[in-house]
Amino acid sequence: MPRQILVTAALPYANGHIHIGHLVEYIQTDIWVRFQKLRGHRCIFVCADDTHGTAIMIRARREGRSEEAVIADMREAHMRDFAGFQIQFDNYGSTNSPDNKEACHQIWAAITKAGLVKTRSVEQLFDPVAGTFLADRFVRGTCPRCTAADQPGDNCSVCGAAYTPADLRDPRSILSNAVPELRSADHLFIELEQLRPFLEDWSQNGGHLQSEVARYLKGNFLGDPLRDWDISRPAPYFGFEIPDHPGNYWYVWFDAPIGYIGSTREWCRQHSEHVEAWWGRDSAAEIHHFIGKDITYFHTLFWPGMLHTAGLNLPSKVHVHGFLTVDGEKMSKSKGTFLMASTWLRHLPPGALRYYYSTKLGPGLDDIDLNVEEFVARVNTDLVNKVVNLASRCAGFLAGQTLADTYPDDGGLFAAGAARGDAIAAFYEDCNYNAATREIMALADRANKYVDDLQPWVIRKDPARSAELRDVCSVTLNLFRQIVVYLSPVLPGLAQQTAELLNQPITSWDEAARPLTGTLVSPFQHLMKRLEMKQVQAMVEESRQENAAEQSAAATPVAQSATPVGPAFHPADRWQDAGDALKNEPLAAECTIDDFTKVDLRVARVLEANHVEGANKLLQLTLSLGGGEVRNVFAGIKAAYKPEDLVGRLVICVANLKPRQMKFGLSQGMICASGAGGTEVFLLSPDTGAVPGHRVH
RNA sequence: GGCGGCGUAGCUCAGUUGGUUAGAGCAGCGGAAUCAUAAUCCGCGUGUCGGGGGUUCGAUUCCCUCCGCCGCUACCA
Repeated sequence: MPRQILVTAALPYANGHIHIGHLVEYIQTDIWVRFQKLRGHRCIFVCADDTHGTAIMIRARREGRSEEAVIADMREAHMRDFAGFQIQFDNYGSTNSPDNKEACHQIWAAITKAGLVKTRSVEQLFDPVAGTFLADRFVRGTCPRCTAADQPGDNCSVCGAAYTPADLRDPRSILSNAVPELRSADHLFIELEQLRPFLEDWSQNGGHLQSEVARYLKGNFLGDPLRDWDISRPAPYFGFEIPDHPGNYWYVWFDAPIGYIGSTREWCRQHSEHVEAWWGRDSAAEIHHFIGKDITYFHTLFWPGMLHTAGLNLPSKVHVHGFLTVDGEKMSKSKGTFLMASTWLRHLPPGALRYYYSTKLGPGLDDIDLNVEEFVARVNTDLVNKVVNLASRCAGFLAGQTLADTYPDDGGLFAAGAARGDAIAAFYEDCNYNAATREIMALADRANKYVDDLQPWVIRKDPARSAELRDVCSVTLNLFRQIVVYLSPVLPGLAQQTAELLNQPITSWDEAARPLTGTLVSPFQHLMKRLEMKQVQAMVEESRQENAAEQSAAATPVAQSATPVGPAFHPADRWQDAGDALKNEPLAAECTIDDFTKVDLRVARVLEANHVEGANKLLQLTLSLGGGEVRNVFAGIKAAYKPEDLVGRLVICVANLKPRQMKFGLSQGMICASGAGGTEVFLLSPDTGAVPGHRVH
């Protein structure tokens, strides 16, 4: 009995490009959808750009164009990136669409009618120049507790104090640099607490949520009265105006999930279907949302609450996944691991990432790690060495001929593989791709062993055994194809190439249980190239440079392009320091005190300084940390300092740096200096009183 | 501070509804093979299942506690 399944992935925000962290979700979801379709179910996959909110409004102002122009460009970029990674949506809409607006109106009417909406006055900082209320992150000022300057509006990054933007001393709007005013405005709230009985039941029963998620809600939200949800913003705001409250707009998180319905409506119009067949309360459709754990709250409390109140179909399951780390760390712009989808596609094939993610993804919300060395090894070993190798080993012997007319005796191998089909399908269904790929690779191992045992390369030498050769190759190619059927949700490209090789498309999961006979075998072409570490390194390097360029561009303050309004005098103006140095070398990513502590900086005295024979830039220094502890250091300061001027002076050195073998000898540290290099090098010195061995804190 | 999660072989992770010798892949070592994109096949793991305590005939699996790591949260979530 075919199921009717509506699948969604979270709507990417129109303020940024798709990166490999986003792709965890889109790949996970796309695989699930392709799997369902392959199984013969009726399944549609809808998504859309999330387009509303303050951030888009600000961006449009900064770029001096309309919000519509900003989101149109980004939508195009998103769709291009998704297509590049073989993410196949049935419809890709926008939350800023007539269909979505209509859906918002419909749900709003129901929520209002149910008596869930109330009005309350909210005090908030207002930017009189930009003419807009300011979300916390758009205000900066001096921390009221520790007086650190230029802190964000919600908490202090120096002392950790939490406060409201109104508590800041000397607050500034980052939009216009104006001094914000405290103003009040009426906001609309949804009284979620009224839905408590429903939410407790829905979230805890019926298996709609992973057990961790159900527990999380129970412990974090359902234990206390549910807070009212502020869902309106006063003008100006880029979004939909609330029909019965002119001058107020729905908060972006109100209309974003409704975008799932809006996108479905679009699809329905294009396919002459009724949206009620999917979202109506009596619909037989299952609804599956795939989201990241950061937006669990919206999808497991607000969203079902809204649907319930509006009398619509509820999610069958919300699949929550974890975040992506790269080499065990958060993706980092400065390290180049904050990889954009488009950057990836310039260097590496999409299938490699799809497959690697599959080997890491399980049904839980654990973060997954992209370890680049493992990535290269895994993809090469599994896909090239094992799977594709099967075709590569045998297709050549049979090119231009046909597969055996009846499937030969293979000792039960194909049947055994077919028998694993249900188990593999269950893993896919449960989003346990990691287990699915493991299972599939075991089939590839067995198939390779079959080839080793039967030795077609020996059989080929005897013309009398040509029928036997054809049988062995037919078996191997069928085992290969069976594996490809199982992998096809992950690797649609490989499925397509295999269809061309064996002249038979792969359209159904059941084909893994039916050996192919009698079809022509096309001349073999490589189905996949091995990855090289070089490619990954080049990609990371390009990404690092892109981000550095972007950051120095972004370092230009908003205030410069917005109307400059601010104090006539700023303390920094007294010295007239230009911003070039900072611009040329933007600030590195934030580090913790622990990171800083790892670097052991010490005061050292230069005992000796010498030219290095054959070196253009280096001086060789002998540093003393006191008490007879000396270090040999090569420093690139020859153009800026004469050796004789250095001897005797104090410098700051990195004393615990891993020694490095250089062309001219072993360098056991670095000395600290600022400047662009060349003749512009300025050594750091401690003030009078410091002695060699002092640690710099 | 609160809540949650994690800590299993060099690496990435399975697993155990408590029960005979705790698993896989990768890496490593030895051998075979040479059809195949330096790919394949066979053999090789004495790991305190983070430390300690408890419950039990028996715990890596349940409970408590400690250590370490991480995430979320700390009034517009």
